[in-house]
Amino acid sequence: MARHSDNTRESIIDAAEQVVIEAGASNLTFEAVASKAGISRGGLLHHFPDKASLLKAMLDRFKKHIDESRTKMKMRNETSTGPEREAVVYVKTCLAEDIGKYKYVTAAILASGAHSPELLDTARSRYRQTLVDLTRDGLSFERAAVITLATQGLRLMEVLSVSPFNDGERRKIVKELLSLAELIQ
Amino acid sequence: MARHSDNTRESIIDAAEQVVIEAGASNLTFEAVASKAGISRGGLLHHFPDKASLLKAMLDRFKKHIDESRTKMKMRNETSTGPEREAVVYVKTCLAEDIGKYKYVTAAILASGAHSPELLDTARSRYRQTLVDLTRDGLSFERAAVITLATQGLRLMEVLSVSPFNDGERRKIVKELLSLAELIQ
DNA sequence: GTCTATATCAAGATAGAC
DNA sequence: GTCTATCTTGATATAGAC
Repeated sequence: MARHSDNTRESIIDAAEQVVIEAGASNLTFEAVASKAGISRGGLLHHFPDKASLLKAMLDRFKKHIDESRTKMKMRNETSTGPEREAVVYVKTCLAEDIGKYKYVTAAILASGAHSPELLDTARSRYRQTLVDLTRDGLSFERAAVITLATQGLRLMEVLSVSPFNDGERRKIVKELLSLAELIQ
Repeated sequence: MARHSDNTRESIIDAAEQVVIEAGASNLTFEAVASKAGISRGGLLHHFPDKASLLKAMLDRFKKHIDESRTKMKMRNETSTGPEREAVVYVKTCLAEDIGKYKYVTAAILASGAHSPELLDTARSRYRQTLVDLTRDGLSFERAAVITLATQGLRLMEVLSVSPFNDGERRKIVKELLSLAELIQ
């Protein structure tokens, strides 16, 4: 169903993610992306006429991935017996160990946040919606806020490469957040 | 006791903070800082030969401010009756409402993190030390981690302008974190 | 210690050929 | 839809006069 141009678009986004992973968010340039994608700058600019449009495409694909992960996780859990809270799904999808490359996408968005602040507006409203979902699911505002803040805190620290935690400590933290999510206070 | 050159240095750092506050981290350029400080680029470069040295000076002054705030707060609390935990001091100093301009210093450091990754090493080790201090003070690792992660999460979201909380909600959150800090689990 | 002038470089973006 | 070539801008950094 995908037209050829869609494939090119996707492969450009793949290349952009690769650049950020390998060279860092500050090296996400048209030159680097075009080179990685095997096309010229001119060809790249036909698909993404400016940098904001490329960043937006990267962010959109990231959001799509997260939303699909949540949908899948909720569907799996509808057949299980235990209560599966919104907060559990939230923590699990945000801190999934296979989130890999998307970590760097976030870094790229943040690094250019000053140039394209409208991209951050989306993040803010999605976060607000998360709080609504969690409190509607039975958590107090304070509990929901602490869980989501700690989750985003760990995610941001990892994105910014300032997390001091090793794998074992990280697992302990995720476990603690999940137990906070499962207990109705 | 301060030589004249020290005063110039300080006034340049003042100017750099002002630039970030007024124009954003991505506009922290030599041109803008020199202009704000009322000197030429050449004069500025005599004191800070490259951008990393300016960023380091900004970060050092921020760390000094935080350390002094904590020392003062601990001294005040030595005469009070209630237990004053490390974690309480940590939350209060990190989320103090008068942290004002230093919020933007953090944004500047993060925005140029890719250019000067060694600045982030300092942040990571300071964070690690905080965890040691908190657990030595009686908190479990999990509790200490959740408190510091939520604290840094809120701080980072505010620095990156993606926090969705209003003042009242923020106060509720700080209160919740302080109560988590005061209870030994 | 501060200045002007300039070198250097890389980025985003445009124009037009194929 | 992809290419080459070029424009413009803005940033770091250097050199040397005052």
